[in-house]
Amino acid sequence: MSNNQFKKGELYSFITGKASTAIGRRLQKNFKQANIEITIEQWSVLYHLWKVDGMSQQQLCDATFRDKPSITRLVDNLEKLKLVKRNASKEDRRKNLIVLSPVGKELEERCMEIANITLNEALQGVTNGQIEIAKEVLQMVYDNLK
Amino acid sequence: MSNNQFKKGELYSFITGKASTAIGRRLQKNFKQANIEITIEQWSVLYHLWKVDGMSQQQLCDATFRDKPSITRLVDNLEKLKLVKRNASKEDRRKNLIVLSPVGKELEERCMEIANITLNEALQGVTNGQIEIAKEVLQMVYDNLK
DNA sequence: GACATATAGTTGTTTATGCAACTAAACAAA
DNA sequence: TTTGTTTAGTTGCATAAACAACTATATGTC
Repeated sequence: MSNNQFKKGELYSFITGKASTAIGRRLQKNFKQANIEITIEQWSVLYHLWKVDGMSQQQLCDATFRDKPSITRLVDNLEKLKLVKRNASKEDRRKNLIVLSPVGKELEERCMEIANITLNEALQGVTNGQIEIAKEVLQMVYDNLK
Repeated sequence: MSNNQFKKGELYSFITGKASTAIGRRLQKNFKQANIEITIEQWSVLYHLWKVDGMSQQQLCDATFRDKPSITRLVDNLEKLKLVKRNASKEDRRKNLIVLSPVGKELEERCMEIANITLNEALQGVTNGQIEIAKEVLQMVYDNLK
């Protein structure tokens, strides 16, 4: 690959990721309009718990690509909102298993509907083929750097 | 476009933008290794000042896709680091013109070299054609939501 | 000129990230 | 069993983002 493939202006937009910031802001706004008072960061944790309830904090770190302090504090805030609860693991007393409350479980359907709507807004006019390639590139970038 | 084009797992990674986060972290790390003690957010402001010195804070907001309080505080921190200075505009006394200090100017060459190296690390194995399509998709997402 | 409105920037609050230093439990080896 | 190491999670600190409320200057209209 050539060293000169990027003009400076292109470099900037690729690094700063303004598209994902824009999606995040729109999703947040759409949650708010639906009277769902959670942040997109909290959503990204709940998202994984809706798939597999009772994950440990370390598993949430791996799933969400966050470090341990970030997850500690996101779980703190989700607990304050009564959406999850920390249960000490009986097999390994170092572990907290994070379980959804009934209210936390109920949020899934509405949140996922809004997330799908948001994504369709974001991807208007983009073809499936283009999306596939964009996803591949982003995955390769991630793999190159992790 | 179909409403069902995204399986949930794909939706998540597209929204959360882990690739741009990974590039940002790597750039930060590469700055640190080169003993350049600025954050990537500070870099993204300097980047525009290197192109056009003396921009107003509002112009920096538009260029970096940040709101006004964010720019106020980034400029505060850049001033603390003696990399820029706020100069009151003589034509319009509401405006601060942000000008680079000599030290701020000197940083450009080393920073841009590191940014280019980081981007080449990130894009190993990705073809120019794929990059073009990824950039188009990200631009369309941004335009759809702004 | 006086008043309403728009623009530029600041401050306060809450939430989140990155890093380093820390505690506690589990495990492994002697 | 004692010692050392790894793993899980927490806490402190600095930086940053989003949002709302605010001040001050500029501008448009009557």
